[in-house]
Amino acid sequence: MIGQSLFKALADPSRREILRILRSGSLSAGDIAAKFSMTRASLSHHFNLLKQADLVRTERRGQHIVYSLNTSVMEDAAGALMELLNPPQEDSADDS
Amino acid sequence: MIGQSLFKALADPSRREILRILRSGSLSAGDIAAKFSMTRASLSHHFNLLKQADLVRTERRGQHIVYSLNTSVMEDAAGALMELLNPPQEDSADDS
DNA sequence: CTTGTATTTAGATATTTGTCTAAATATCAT
DNA sequence: ATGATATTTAGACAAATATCTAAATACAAG
Repeated sequence: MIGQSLFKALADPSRREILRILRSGSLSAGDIAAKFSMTRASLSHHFNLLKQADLVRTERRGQHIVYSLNTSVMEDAAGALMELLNPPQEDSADDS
Repeated sequence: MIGQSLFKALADPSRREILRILRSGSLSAGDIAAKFSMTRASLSHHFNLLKQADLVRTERRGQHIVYSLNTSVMEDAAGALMELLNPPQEDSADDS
């Protein structure tokens, strides 16, 4: 279900950057953090919002937690935008 | 250029509702306001953000100001999301 | 020019958000 | 169990945001 959390998650530049980074493949929280200047705590906050939107999934591997892109939800998101584009459903009576 | 203002504009439910309404055709600020419970001043604030993101355009008609959807920018937005999906393309993506 | 209608701008305020530091939790290696 | 590393949670705070009321601007019609 495409919801508010999806659009909220996409609204922040840092979170979009995380998504971009994850396109290249799954990465641990630490590896992602190495590419940012903010604290790991702040990053963790962003991870939470991305998870809430179901844009990323996590898997624990030893002491690391690996983040990966949930591509199907990304597709849904693009689809949701496309839907905003389409002309409204007209009530087609099919009368001819 | 797809920018932060675009994602910010899409982050608010009222603004997405405005976009949805405008799919059916251009409407004056007042006509749009009639479909919301918030004040016209608040709506005007949302109009500003949508204009800033270039998602809507305006035309004055007498005492009315008519808003219409800028479909090409909507297409760009959907494209930007799609791009987040694509395999890691060459490293020269500026921030969006 | 004055009055009425449509819309925006200005200023105020409560809520949300992004960030930080410090503390907590989880796992691994001795 | 102890200590080290990885990550998250809790609490605080400044900045951004959505909303409101009141005032300003723009146009049309007498």
